[in-house]
Amino acid sequence: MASESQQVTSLEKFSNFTEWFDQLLLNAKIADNRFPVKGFLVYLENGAYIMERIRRMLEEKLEKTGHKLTLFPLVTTQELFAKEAEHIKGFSREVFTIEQKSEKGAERILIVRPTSETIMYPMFKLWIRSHADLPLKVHQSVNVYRYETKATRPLYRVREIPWNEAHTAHESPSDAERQVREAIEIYSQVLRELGISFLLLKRPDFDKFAGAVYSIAFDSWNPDGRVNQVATVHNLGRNFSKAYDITFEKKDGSRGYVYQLCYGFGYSRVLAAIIAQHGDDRGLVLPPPVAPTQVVIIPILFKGQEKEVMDYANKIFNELKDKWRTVLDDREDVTPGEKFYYWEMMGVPVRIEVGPREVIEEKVTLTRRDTLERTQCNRLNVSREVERLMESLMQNLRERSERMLYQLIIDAKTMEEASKAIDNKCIARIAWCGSIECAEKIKENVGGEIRGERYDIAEHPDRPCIACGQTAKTIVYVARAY
RNA sequence: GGGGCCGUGGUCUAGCUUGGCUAUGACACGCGGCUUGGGCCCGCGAGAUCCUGGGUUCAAAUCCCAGCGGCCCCA
Repeated sequence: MASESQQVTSLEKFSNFTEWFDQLLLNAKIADNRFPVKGFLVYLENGAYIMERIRRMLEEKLEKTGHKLTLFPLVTTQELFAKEAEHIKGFSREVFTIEQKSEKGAERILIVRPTSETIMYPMFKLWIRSHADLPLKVHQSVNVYRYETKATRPLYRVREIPWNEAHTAHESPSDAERQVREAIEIYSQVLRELGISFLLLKRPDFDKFAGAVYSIAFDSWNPDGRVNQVATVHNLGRNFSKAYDITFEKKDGSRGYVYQLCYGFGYSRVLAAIIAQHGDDRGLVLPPPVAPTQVVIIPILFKGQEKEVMDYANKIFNELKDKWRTVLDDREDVTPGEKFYYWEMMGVPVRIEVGPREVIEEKVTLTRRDTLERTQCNRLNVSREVERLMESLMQNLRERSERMLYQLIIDAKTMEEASKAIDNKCIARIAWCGSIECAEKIKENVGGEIRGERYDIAEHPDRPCIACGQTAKTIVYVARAY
């Protein structure tokens, strides 16, 4: 019997995250981790579909703000790769290489991109001649490759990384600053439309991108307490333009190096965040904009009344199919109950049941995936009701996720408190003097890393550094990370 | 970078300690029937390089070594 009072729980994902997540990947057709090369993943129909939807959402916003779509090569040379000193230091140990042999036996090594600065910027040097060529804003959605030395995890930490990277060049530091804010706004909007909540953090100097002046990161929360860096925005200053000699003629006739930014948005990690933040013990809970199936119609068939019910279900299907990605599950050998569980696993936002009762009453029964709340509405209102449910569900996902984020943040005044917070799978907020010594002490004693200070709001320390007791410079967030 | 645990049909698993029979069961899958308001039931069927390679042995899923892959902990 259907019980209206059943609870939607997500105990499993909090108590046993890895197992919950890994099973869901395969069961909900997100990804298959059985491909025999470590860190390389097969994306299944739902995973690939969702990432594709995310890609379109992001690219639409990038293109509206003047980013031009480009596609750059997969490889760079050792010489180009080595031009910026900090950059090569940061990436040299985790690049894949290709040995290339000419017919005459000459050999050279090509570097497979771990990110595309060293591939794009030699071209920027050719393209940029005067201030009229600026700002230059390009983007591409491609895979990059990093030979991770740490343990890999599906979607979170892979060696083949699907992402979008944008690269821009500007006349002045203030133009570059303005671009930082635009990039943050674009990424924030996409994440908001997916209901993902995150901390916007300025990374401490020791953890910034190799070659950047500073780095801003989007850390989304995860049920196991490890934050998930879904996107980053780096202000590169003139570090790369000097290394790659990217100069332009200014309005006054003098020459100068351009100011640059690069920013990246990790599709597989955003997919992971959707699964991890919204999912529950029954499976996926998908935000409508990315759900492969948005509405599923389950006909309840009884012997002798199949035709009436199927005709009715088809009528509903035809009313919805142009507006929503709708599936009429007319499999005859599967019971309705089994279909309910199946489509809940797949995260379909709205389910519609129609049986003999609905036919007689000219009604439909609707169930929303996030709360499993059941309602009925008149057949003629079904389109409007579905719309209303989608909006309400999306809003609930967003609010519920944000509530969880703030629930996970624990103000810690001592190392013990911070350590306890990390042990409890939370994020500690602490005061820090800014020294590397204290950062290391914190990492060692607390069990989490300093992820940075808030970039979106100013937080002033009202207490001394948690490690040394001296005057604190900033409030920072400490967490374990992927 | 260091340490620990693990690998058996698609999935989960028994068997491994103490080497020996046709490698166990459930789920999923295919066919037929029955059923359908929350994972129904019955019958039949197919599906295995016991991760890979080497070693020990009359005999290896089982013991030893190496590799690959997965999970966890520490730096």
